[in-house]
Amino acid sequence: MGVMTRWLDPDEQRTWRAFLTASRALMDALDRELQRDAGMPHAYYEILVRLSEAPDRPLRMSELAELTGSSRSRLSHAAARLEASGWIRREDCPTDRRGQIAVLTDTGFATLAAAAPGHVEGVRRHLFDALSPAQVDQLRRISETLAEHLTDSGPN
Amino acid sequence: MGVMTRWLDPDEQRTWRAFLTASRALMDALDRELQRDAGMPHAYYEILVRLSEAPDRPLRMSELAELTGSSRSRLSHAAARLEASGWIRREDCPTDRRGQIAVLTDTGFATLAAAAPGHVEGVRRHLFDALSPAQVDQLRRISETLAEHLTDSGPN
DNA sequence: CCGATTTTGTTGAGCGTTCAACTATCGGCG
DNA sequence: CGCCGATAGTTGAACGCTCAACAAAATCGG
Repeated sequence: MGVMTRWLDPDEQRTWRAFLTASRALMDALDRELQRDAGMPHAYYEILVRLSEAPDRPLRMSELAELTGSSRSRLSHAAARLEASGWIRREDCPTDRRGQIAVLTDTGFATLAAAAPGHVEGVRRHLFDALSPAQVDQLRRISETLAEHLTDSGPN
Repeated sequence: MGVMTRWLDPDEQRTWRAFLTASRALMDALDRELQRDAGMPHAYYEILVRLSEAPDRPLRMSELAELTGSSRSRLSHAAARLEASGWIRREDCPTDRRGQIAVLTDTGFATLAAAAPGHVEGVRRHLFDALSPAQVDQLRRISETLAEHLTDSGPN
């Protein structure tokens, strides 16, 4: 306390607000499209994607939570709902009796396959189409830097 | 239909995932900090900020919704809660009997003033400290481009 | 080997957002 | 004027997320 706050200068203000506006609008748009076309929020789509990418090696709940950047609680609730929809299955982990393993069902895979083209199209339209190749590269570097920075001094 | 999906190439994949991870982590961190330190989500903080910036000219609900990038419904619910907390007041608009005007209360202003330094510090720590000045500039341009692009073909 | 600690995953309550439906008012056009 | 479509804002239900509390199993330390 007593330490003077270093307020944002006008440029930083502008950057911060633009980032807020853009990322919120982007996420909202994708979420809305995915909800409309596939009946699931973006977070659930991501879970299915991760599961589809590890078809042989089944994923532990924790691992899946880490991959999707969600809390255990969030994933647990999500898994319950995804299981109720018949898109995933949960099995006991053979090597750790506390563990649960998530598996994509055939129905889940089919649903994902049906949703993917439209979603990718959305990402392209809303993000990549608007940026120059150089900007895409810049965005990648910035995002990777931020992600690293945030996971270091991260969730606390 | 019948049109081949243009999937993301590996670079785009990487960019998209990094962006997802970073922006989610950033928002989650700021939201958590603001909830902990000021007892409000980031969305509500933004509403108070916008109100504090128009101390004389009171803001219509719609205008406020536009400024904060939220739906009318969202703002309406938020306003109800902010009013219950005693941070804002809603008054009838003199020129349009459908309209409502949102006003920041003294308590609301005090709460905002108390929350601001910590929040700004968070934005600095999590975002600006991690990036070079050049990257901040790039991020501004990218975000402004995206924001414009999204609000054009936008909410549909 | 046993107790303490940590890790894994789930649960329920509370909250914020979405979506669709609804009321009330405004603005324009015949 | 009187009607009709647009606009402003609210409401309630459904849903997803957060947080804290919890149960069960693994791991650590003596």
